[in-house]
Amino acid sequence: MADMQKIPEASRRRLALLFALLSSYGGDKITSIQIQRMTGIDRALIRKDISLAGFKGGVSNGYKVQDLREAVRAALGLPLPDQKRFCCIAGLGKLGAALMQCGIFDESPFKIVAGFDSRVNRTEVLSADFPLYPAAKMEAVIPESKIDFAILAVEDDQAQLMADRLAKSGVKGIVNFTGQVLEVPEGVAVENVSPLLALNNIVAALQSSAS
Amino acid sequence: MADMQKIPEASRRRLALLFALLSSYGGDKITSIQIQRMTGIDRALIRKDISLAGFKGGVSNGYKVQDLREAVRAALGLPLPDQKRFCCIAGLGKLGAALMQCGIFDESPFKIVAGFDSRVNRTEVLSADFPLYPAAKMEAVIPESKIDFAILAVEDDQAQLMADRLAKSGVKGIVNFTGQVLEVPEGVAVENVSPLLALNNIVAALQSSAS
DNA sequence: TACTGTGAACCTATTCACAGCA
DNA sequence: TGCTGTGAATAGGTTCACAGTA
Repeated sequence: MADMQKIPEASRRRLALLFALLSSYGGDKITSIQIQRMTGIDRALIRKDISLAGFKGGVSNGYKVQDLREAVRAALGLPLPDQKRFCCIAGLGKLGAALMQCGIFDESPFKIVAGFDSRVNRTEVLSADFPLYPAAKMEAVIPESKIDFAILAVEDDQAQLMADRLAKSGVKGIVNFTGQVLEVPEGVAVENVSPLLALNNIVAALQSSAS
Repeated sequence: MADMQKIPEASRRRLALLFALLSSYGGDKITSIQIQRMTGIDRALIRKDISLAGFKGGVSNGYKVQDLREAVRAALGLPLPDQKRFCCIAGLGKLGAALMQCGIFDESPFKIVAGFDSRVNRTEVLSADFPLYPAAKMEAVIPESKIDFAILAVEDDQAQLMADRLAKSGVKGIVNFTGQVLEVPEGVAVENVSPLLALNNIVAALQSSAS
């Protein structure tokens, strides 16, 4: 946190991808050429990113995977596995319920500690290994449980309202599964993972490469 | 398709977001300042993007929402609602099953027409309003059903294998819900929507804005 | 030899600033 | 007046090319 230079946005996103890649990479060493093959990112740019992350440990035959992974983690300010960051799920419909049950953050520092839904019967019918609350309790539970992040999986027409309440309750980041574009206060980050937006991005990308 | 200039990647992504915003916007007119408020994107940049999309219909008191939306759609090469594009879901675990049941592409040109899982009991136990197949049928069903896009929701350790088979079967775009970074052939686009990657991106973004 | 690390060149994207217009 | 549209200025990102190294 202290040594952090400003890593530009574009580099940050590539480094986060690299971190994911390294986390599941089954080898001891890796070169920029191998990373290029796996990610499609130019190898010179990969080396620049790694250099931006402050890692100088590459030797002439590649990077040591564990060292590189740790350097990237530190440069991005990602928590260690034992520095738990608490999350909640807002919206326990089909998608929200599935996300809460399918162990999406297993083996990561993120931990889901609460679920919310405005329909009381959802919170009563479902079960999880963390408590489920009616949405009315959000403003109380979120600060109390030190929840910093939320997964938003409500219906589109409730999305902005819920985002407002999450932000007001102190949530600092929202993973947005809805199709709604969220307006949030400064200091709150949104990452859009709507499948429809993703597909539209894919279609647009394919069009423009097919000239 | 014919008139398409190369819209740069960054602009394309913002325009796709703008398209989503306009699709649910409940007004007749909109200005670049309002769009800035809702998306956080600088208003001058929004006007540049719109201009890049080839739309010159703005009058002194804003853009007509329907016209702008249609222009953005056309510029990105997105299909009209009646030009259906066929998709499949690969992986019918909790998440895949939820995605298939929760009407994620309702009111969009995308239509899910098949589901695949390597576990026969998943394809037999679940039901949907489209057929479910054992993964062994992928190579036959995908070309036959003219499937262009896939939602990948298998376990991480099967992700690369399934991506290979999807690409070999002719799929041109993959919405990747797994934590695995996918290596795909040229001409295949991947959009990563892993919740863990999304959260890591959020944490990294928050760090670097808190200097 | 096969890689990393990096300055310099190049290219792309963003912001500024203002003319034009309803 | 309050907006759009856009050339010019600036900032930022990417690629090149090569010295340095195990």
